[in-house]
Amino acid sequence: MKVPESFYQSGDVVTLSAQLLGKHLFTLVEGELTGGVIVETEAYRGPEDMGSHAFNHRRTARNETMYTKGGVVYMYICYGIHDMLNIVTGEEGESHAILIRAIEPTVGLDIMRLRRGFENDDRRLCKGPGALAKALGLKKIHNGISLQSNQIWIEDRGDLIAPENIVACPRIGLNIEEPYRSIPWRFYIKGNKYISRS
DNA sequence: GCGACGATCATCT
DNA sequence: GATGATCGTCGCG
Repeated sequence: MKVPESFYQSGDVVTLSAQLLGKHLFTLVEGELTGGVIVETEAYRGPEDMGSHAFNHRRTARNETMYTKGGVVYMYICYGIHDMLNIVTGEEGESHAILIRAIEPTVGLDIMRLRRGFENDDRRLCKGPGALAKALGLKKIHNGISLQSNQIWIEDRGDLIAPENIVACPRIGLNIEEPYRSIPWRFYIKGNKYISRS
């Protein structure tokens, strides 16, 4: 059921970003199972991508995990507040990663409502990378964990998304120069109600 | 439903 | 010392 390690290590990070749509992401944190369908992703293609933490072969304590083999989790903190979930792809020594921006929650809704602090708006539960990580109980301490572990993993349940239902557009929130400012490396499922924005 | 804005701190210069 | 791969709230109408 788990997507095998080989999936994350073969193929281009941009292609893999689109292929993650429709797959199921789960976490088991503090004994609580939560998860849902991946509906929005962004590709970060180090080292040539100006939007990537690994741009120009930058390698620091923070982004060290980006250089490990594909199939592990890269977590970092943004704006001092929000934990971000990324999937490392490629071979050892490469530095590609996929930001998970939104999931459609399907499992552990009560726990996610509790973690998020409200219970009357499920559409917002996992809407945006910071919100999603919080709902899933993910923090920076999960940096470097394998997707073959029992804390976080991805399953392919055969829900293929037709190409015409995948939207590719520029990534969100990057204050960088062209062409990377506008390159269409954000992917989401057309018409889905759980994406961070249209 | 939407735009503006402040929160808040790890990380890098 | 400056800067975010963001979010929730507020004011509007």
